Amino acid sequence: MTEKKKTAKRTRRPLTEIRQENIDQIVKAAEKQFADNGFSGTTVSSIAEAAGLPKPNVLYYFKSKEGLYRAVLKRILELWMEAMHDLHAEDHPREALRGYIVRKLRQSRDFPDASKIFAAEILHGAPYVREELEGPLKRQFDDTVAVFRAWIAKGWMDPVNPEHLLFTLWASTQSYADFALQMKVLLGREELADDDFDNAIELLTRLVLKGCGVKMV
Amino acid sequence: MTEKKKTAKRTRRPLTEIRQENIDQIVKAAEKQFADNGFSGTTVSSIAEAAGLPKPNVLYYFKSKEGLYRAVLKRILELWMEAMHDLHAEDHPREALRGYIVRKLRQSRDFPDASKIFAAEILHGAPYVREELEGPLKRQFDDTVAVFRAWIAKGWMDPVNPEHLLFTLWASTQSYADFALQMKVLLGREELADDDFDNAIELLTRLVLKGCGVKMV
DNA sequence: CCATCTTCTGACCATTTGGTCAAAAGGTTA
DNA sequence: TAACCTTTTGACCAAATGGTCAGAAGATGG
Repeated sequence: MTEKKKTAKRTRRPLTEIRQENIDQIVKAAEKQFADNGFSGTTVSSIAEAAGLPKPNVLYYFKSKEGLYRAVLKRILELWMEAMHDLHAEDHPREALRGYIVRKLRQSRDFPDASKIFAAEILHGAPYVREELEGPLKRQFDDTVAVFRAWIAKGWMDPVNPEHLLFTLWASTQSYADFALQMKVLLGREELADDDFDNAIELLTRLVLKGCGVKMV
Repeated sequence: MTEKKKTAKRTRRPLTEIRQENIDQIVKAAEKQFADNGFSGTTVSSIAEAAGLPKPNVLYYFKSKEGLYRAVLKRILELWMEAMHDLHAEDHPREALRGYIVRKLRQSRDFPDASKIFAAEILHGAPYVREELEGPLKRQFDDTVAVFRAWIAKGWMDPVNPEHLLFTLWASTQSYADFALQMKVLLGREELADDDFDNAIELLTRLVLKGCGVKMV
C-alpha cells in the first residue's frame, strides 16, 4: 500500500540529503513499530513498509535489526536525560518540582513511543541499556537525589526519602504514556485531552508539594 | 538439560493429578517466560523446556501459544482485581488508603511477573485484554472512584481528582514490579529488600494522605 | 488381563524472518 | 562524457518457530 512515487520524488536530490532523510524515515518508522509491538514482535519488513522502502534498503542503512533498535534506544535515552535537567538546589522546590512534573508529563504526551520502548526495555531486563543505566542515568539520579537532600537540609521540604520520591515522580508521570490506553478506556475518552493532562499536573503537584510539606502558595 | 527422570517419577499417579500438575507447571513456566521476553519473544520450546516437558506435550494441554498466553492473562487479571477490593466508603481513608498501598506493593513484590505481563500487554495496545478493561476493570475503577468521591463528600479528604488519584496509586505501586530492575541498579542493590518496600510504603502513604489532606494521626 | 481412554513424544512440515548478494540505477566529479 | 561513488531492489537462503500427527506408553475400569 505504499503509493508514494519514490523515483519521481527522489530525482535530483543530493546524496547526503537522501541519506539523512532515509535514515530519519527509518528511525521514525522503527520507533513506532517497536513501541507498538516490542523488539521481537517487530519485523524488519514492517519497518521497511512503514518507511516506504524495500527491506534490503533498511538493512543497507542499519546493518541489523538489533543495530536499528540500538540506534532508536540511543535517541530515546538522550531525550530521557534532558527532562531531568533543571532541578537545582538553589531553586525553590515549589517551582522546581512543578516544572519537573509539567516537563515530564509533556514528554509523556509528546513522545509516548519513546516512553513505551524504554519501559518495555526495562521490563524485559534491560538487555540493551544496562550500561546506560549504570553510568549516565545513575549519575543523573544521584545528582537529583542530592538536590532533594539539599532542599530538605534547607528546611524547604520535609525529610522524605529522596530516592523513592524520585521513583514516584517517574512512575506517575511516565504512566501517562505507558498506560495511556488503560486511562483512555477507564475515562471513556477517545484520546487523552489537554484537560486530562491539566488534571494530572494539578493532582501530582498537589500530592508532591503538599505531601512533602512544601508550601504551595 | 532436562535431567528429571520423568518416567520414574510419574509412575503410579492418577491421571487427574498428572493433568493438574502438568498444567500448573506449564502455566508457571509460561508466566516467567512471557514476563521476561514478552509474547513474541517467547517460544513454545522455551516454555516446554522450563516446564520440563517436550514441546508437543505443551501444545497438547494448550492448543496454541496464544491459548496459553490467554490462560496466563486470565489468572493475572483475577489476581489484579483482588487487590482493588476492600476500599469502602465507610472506612476512613487514613487506614483504607494505607492498606491499599501496602497490598498493592506486596503484590508487586510477590508477583512481579504478573505485573510485568499486564504492563507489557497494555503497553502494546492490550490486544488480548481490551474486553476485560472495558468490562470488569472499568466497573472496579468506577466503584473505587465512587469511594473516593464519598470520602471527599464526607470531608475526610480534600477535593482532589479521584480518577487521577487512582492512576497515581496504580502507577507508583506497580512500578515497584515493572521497574524493579531500574530501582535495583540506581539504588545499588542486588535485590530490593524489605527495607526498600517499607520506605516505599512510608513515602507513598505520606504523599497520598498528606497530599489529599487526610489527617495522618 | 483386556479394552479403552488419556498422556507422551520423535519426526516432520509450512511459514516467517533476519540477513545476503549481485546487479541495476542514480548521483558525483573531473 | 567517462570513471567512480552511493543507493536501490528482486531474488534468494538458512535458521527458527508454531503447529501437526501417528503411534508408543501409561492409566483406568471391568
